[in-house]
Amino acid sequence: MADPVIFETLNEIGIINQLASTKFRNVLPDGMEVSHFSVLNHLVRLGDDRTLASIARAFQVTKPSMTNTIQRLEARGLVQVTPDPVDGRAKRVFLTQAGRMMRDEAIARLGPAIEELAAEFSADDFKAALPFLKRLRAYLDAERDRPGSPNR
Amino acid sequence: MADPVIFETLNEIGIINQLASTKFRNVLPDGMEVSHFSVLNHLVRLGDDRTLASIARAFQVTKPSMTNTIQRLEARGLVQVTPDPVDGRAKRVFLTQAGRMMRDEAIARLGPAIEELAAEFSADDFKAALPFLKRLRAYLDAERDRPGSPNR
DNA sequence: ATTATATTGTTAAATCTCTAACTAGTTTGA
DNA sequence: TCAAACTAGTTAGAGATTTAACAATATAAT
Repeated sequence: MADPVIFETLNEIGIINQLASTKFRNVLPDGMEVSHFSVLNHLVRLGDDRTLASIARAFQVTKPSMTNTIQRLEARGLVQVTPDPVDGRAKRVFLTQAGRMMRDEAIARLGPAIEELAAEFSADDFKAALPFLKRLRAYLDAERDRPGSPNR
Repeated sequence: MADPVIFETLNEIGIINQLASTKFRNVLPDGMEVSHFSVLNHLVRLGDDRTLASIARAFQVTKPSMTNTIQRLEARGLVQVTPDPVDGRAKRVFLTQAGRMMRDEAIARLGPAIEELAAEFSADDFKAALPFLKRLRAYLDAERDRPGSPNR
């Protein structure tokens, strides 16, 4: 009999993700998705002028998925996409001023929910949990590149 | 500035969920989804003869979502749905023999992947992580029932 | 009893993510 | 140099999940 602890852990993780995403999205501006915010935040923190594929890799989603996300962000004027001057296949993704503002607004709106969380859990609780989660993530990520790894 | 540890943790959880789900699904029989397996497993472990709404609550998904899942399972002959004899609104969900077999087969197929995980991580690693995850899940779950809680 | 409120389950529309398949450039290597 | 193999990005199709809105039944309250 396989360890039920593993199932249980993955199950909890799945539900947490579901609940947190829903809660998150309900707080975000307009029809903004968690994935949209994540990309904006990523570009602010690590710098923009990145290719779609590199962003997809960073979030470990498929390229078609990131194509979708970027197209939505572009349609809202939150990012700007230009051809890569060096690599004819690639595109470069830049933040617009509106994109930066939207990211700031999203963070401001997230504030209260984070406060509540911080009131209920200490930063140490999260810090204590992180190493295991990172290790698990890294393992699954490495695993992924083994068999018929598809369209990334 | 809000604790980035919180963001980081939720981010890791999101990616783990994504990678684990995809890996999971690739191993499951046919076009079986993780959510389908979860419901079958739930019914085997806790007993069938349950209403759709109660199953939806157990997994913390919306009713329409569970309607979809149950309809797919029923279309494959893995569960059987009958009207509730007492409550005219409700339906009762039962496992079929095929459903039980499918659940067993899924678990068998999951085996190797779980083995690998168990080789890389000890059961104690998971046991150590669980309390925090459960607490977090419970908190988010309780939070959910506060504002404009919709269609559950 | 009757009315108001809550619960069960479904349909519809929107969006996400995935896999499969394809186009177009780039690198590698014989 | 040139073909093979790889990488960037898109399109198309399928299924999941959410919110909104409803129909039908049950429960509570007056």
